[in-house]
Amino acid sequence: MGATKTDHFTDKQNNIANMAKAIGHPARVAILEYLMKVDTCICGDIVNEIPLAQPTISQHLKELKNAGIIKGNVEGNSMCYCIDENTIARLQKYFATISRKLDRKKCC
Amino acid sequence: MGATKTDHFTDKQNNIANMAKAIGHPARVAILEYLMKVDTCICGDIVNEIPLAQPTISQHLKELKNAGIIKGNVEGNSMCYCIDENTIARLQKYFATISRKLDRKKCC
DNA sequence: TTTTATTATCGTAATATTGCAATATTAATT
DNA sequence: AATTAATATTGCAATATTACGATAATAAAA
Repeated sequence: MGATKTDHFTDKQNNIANMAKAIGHPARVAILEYLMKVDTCICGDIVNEIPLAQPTISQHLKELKNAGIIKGNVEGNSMCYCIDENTIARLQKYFATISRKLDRKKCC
Repeated sequence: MGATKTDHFTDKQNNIANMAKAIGHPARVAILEYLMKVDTCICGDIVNEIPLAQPTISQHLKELKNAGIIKGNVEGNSMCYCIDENTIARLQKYFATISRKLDRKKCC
């Protein structure tokens, strides 16, 4: 035990969970907000912005990328990361749909 | 090590992360979608709907409740859980804000 | 009051995540 | 080619999560 039983759930459910999980860490939220703040697609100065060691940040970036939250482009010897708008839009729509459906119901 | 360094981040960042983390598991997404589907606030038949043991589901419900995603009301000897619209609305707005800001930028 | 139904908690094993130092990799620069 | 700069990977220790059996707690029903 200890491992998530992903096979019991639909692909869509697993996908939503994966995206949410990636955002489910304050460092990754901070990365997301930094990428949103800077006007240009930013590279390694995320390390200077966030008080965690470089390997830790690299790992967080990897998880965000694996979940499709951000994209990464090689730019010379540095990396250019940026938010994937499509994924954010998908999450936004998901929660919008829930909100809409809840409006029609009386809750406890 | 191993513990998340929440003190390095803002309350808002930690809060967004906590909500996202709660949704970051397929069983909890399935619970959310079930609560959304049934017309009335549903109680213990979540256990019949989701292929996990009762204590596991109770634990997942607790996490969703702690993160403010769902609310729970005692209804006799059973529990009435339902989605907290405010929390969902907050998440929806968060992603909508990101989407809006990204629109004005050229990305990699 | 005993039984039954419903949900929560405890204890525990298996696995995953977080964080970092050390090191590797890669490409530009000298 | 050697150096430098930027990022990724490896290995590992600390901690957290997931899942469930056993059991407790609570309230309705018999």
